[in-house]
Amino acid sequence: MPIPTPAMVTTDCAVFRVSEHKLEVLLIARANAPFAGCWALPGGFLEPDETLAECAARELVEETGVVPDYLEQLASYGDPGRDPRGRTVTIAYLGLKSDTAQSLAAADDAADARWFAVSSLPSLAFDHARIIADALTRLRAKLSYSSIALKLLPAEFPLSALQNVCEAILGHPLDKRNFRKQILGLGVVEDTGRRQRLGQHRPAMLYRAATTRGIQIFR
Amino acid sequence: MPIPTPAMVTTDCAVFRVSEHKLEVLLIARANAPFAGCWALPGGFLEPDETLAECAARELVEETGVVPDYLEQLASYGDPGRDPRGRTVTIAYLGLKSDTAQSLAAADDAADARWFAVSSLPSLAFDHARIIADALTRLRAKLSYSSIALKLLPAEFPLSALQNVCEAILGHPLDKRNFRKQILGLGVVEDTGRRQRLGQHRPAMLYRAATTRGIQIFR
DNA sequence: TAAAGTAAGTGTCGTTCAGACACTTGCAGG
DNA sequence: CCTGCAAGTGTCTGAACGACACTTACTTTA
Repeated sequence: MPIPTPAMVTTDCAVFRVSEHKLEVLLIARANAPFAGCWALPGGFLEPDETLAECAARELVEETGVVPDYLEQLASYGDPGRDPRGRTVTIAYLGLKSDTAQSLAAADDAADARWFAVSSLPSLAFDHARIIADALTRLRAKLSYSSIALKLLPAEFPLSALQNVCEAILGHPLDKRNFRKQILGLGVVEDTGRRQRLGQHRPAMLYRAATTRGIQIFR
Repeated sequence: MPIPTPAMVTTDCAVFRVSEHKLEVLLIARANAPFAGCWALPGGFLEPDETLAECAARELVEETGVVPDYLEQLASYGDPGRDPRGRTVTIAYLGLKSDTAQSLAAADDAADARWFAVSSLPSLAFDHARIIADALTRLRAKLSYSSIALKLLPAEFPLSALQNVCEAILGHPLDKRNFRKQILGLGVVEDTGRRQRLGQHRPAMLYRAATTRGIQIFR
């Protein structure tokens, strides 16, 4: 048996949020080589005693201060030459952050951390543009057969907010009546009995996820 | 920046075929420690200048002689302690082999290679039982929104063979008329104009995939 | 206190898709 | 020519999907 070549294992997180009707992804400005100063997904090297998911969550918090509301494994990327430092394999995660104001704290390996609209991304380090594209494909697909969109909302929300999130992810408007009919028919949200008074118009009924913890898959 | 800990990166393949109405997965008997003599997925260490997919295909051929007709990345598994030799991360692949008789050639790191019905698997090395379960979930899901089932069939096949494949994967019978109506409506297969005479009954029309190369995704 | 502005909320109809269901056709072997 | 066997074919019913417009409840301003 030949001696196996070790590789460096990293994780990267593509964390999305919806802010003001736009889908955004969280990026850091790299402090160190390679790609110093370049924008990249938050991520870093796997440590000895953590799982892959723990690594992804840890690096994300260290570099951005953002604690994700949802995290799932996306895919792995390990083409030779993807990292000028040597052979690396990254396990990419798809993360979601609910839309509540939160400050960003760039730290560690990051010089800066910012949310970028996915419709106007800067050029990115490594193969991170590809990873974001794959994450978007996954997110859009999963929207139609799971309750994943709820992870982009606070605990209680009006149905119009859920519709906004879906529209921002899909990139096109949805019919309000059909949307409500469908969502309520699925039973993934339940009425809180409370209303939200906000602005100079009719108050909206607040809903919550029918099941806390995790997401539901339909079909 | 702390010095990153290297890990060993491996790939493993869960390759399925349908044989005599049963869904089977390809396993090897491990020749070496750890888990020597135990059944496991074919796989091995990543080499310096190959992609992850190349590694998966290479190890599969080396250990079993099987050349897959389809290979896609499934997921990565890297819990600390999953391998007694030290920290390893494995990138698992889902493979399919079309149902044409082919000899198995155990070699390399494998003492033996055999197809096992997924309904009666032996106990497995590492976390490979989990990987197979995840691969099955993916395969069953993908059956309903892609043309993946065609990769389990030879180039030309009667519709009844396609139905058999789907039934074997799903584990329950399908209605013949509804099945044909749906498949033909999708346009993923086309008539070859030829018939297959086989046994003492009416010859079946042969079909082929409408697109060679890759699989089609619907919806 | 009335009018204007704004987002919330609500129902029907036509089309399409999914699922249940049984008989006829074409060939081989006896 | 009769039997056995898999191939092949159509209809109907209920459910889901998509198009489509007005009323309600509240705030602000005149």
